[in-house]
Amino acid sequence: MTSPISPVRVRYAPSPTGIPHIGNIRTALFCWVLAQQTNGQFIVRIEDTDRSRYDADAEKAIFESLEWLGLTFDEGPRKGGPHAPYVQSERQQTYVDTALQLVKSGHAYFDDTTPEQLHALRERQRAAKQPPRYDGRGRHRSPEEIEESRKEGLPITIRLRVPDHGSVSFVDAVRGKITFELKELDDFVILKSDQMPTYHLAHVLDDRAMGVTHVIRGDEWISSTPRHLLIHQALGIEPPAYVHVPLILGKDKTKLSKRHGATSALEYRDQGFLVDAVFNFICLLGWSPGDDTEVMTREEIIRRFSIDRINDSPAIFDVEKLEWMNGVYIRNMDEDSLMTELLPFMEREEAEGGLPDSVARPIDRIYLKRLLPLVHERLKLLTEGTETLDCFFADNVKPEAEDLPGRNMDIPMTEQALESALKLCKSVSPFEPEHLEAEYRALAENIEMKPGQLFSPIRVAITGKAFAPPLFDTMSAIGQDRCVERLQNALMIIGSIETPRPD
RNA sequence: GGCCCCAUCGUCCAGCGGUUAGGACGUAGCCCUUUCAAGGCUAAGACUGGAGUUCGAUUCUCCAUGGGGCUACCA
Repeated sequence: MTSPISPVRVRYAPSPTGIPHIGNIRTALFCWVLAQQTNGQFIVRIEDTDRSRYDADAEKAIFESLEWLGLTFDEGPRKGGPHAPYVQSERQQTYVDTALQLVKSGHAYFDDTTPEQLHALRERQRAAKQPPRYDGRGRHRSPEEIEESRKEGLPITIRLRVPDHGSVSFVDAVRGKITFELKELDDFVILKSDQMPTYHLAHVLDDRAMGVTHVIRGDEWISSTPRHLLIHQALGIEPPAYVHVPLILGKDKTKLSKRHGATSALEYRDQGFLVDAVFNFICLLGWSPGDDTEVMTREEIIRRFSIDRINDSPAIFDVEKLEWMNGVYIRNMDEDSLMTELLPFMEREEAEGGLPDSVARPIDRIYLKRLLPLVHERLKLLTEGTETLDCFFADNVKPEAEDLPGRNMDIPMTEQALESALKLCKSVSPFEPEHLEAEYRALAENIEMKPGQLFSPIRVAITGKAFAPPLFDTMSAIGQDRCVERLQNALMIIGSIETPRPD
């Protein structure tokens, strides 16, 4: 338990330009947890100042991700709040006004350098092995010259006048003091020629206006933090606390991208991961409670979370461990909850990973409930419900001939096992697991086979696969008639390889 | 190239001057067992390198190396 801290106001400020990936969503999660812990507010703000890259689907995915993970927000789009609007494109006037004000106060200036000129400048610098950097030429443009350019329809931006000397530093909550030399910075754009602000200006203003106390964001923002500090200075305001969290990398240690497979939280949902497992797992990427506890409830995470236990170094996303954790969560679930989680996956269309379309929807809940104890502890993913249970629902099953013989069994032996099994299956009663087991064990002894040898072909015949839940529970659930049919069918299959037809 | 950040088993985390360097996933073996899981036990497996500081460095400092990020009128 960390010492009580005053309520934080934190925000998740995604840009609707792409589906939020795990790393991005983790910062949202940290924010949310901190807000819960301190009884503060979690704010969501859409940073859509780049109109050319706006993607409505991305915006949809942002809210869907938050909703799925249960990251409820106190203020934000669609929800409102005392500082609405929470969409930057709707706050444009503030940015323009402030940029103008900064020009007036001498902290910023108009620049009419065209993109082509900028490009040429960089080319020259590159050729001369100089670092590409804006050379501050706009500082020397007179108001008349700017006005002239404006009349000609040239694009005008506003740039912040960065001091040539000195340095700026800040204390990052996870990394400590970080210092930058001002001579490394050029005069950067704060208002674009389309009258929209850059990220730098917009987020500083909004965070200020919204009373944000802690800016929690990815590592990649460290380099531009001096710019943000400079804007605060120019405005004469105090910066918030900065918390730069390490990146999450893919298996190959590079920034997470599509080629790493699933990168968005939503994809994990669709793959059959439980939200609590994903929540738990993501929290542990870059944070730990300090002891060896790994499986924690949301409440426990909220209780134990603390900024100063956030890691310095980037983490690699390891799906295998997530799968393990998901299995832990599944095993900890009661059967009713498991059924609720499983049903949507099983009732999807066959092509989407559901049970065969021939199985009537809605599927028989009473029957499914009887089946769950057999597969419960075997599941790692919700999507596996279909493959482990389809043999219980399907009318028949089509085992591969080569799967039928068990270890150290030849064809005749397999055939003998199946024949005896079939005979017994027709007559045995009651068709209950304990009774079946007793009878079949006796059978094994009679025909001088090891139980495992006898059971193996039966299992494949009944379920169509070599791996399945305990055999006699399975047979009992499937029912005597279908078992008989399937054993007969298996006998036909094994018979067909024994006497291969010419050609 | 410049600037900034980072560096403990393959991976995720412990460690915050003195430890047989701990746990988890994964891997291997064994046990359990009608298969597969689950469970239990065991094993292999790490302090990037070099200088300092110190009685003593995984831990503090510096350098090197490696990785990452930024270097846009993108965020």
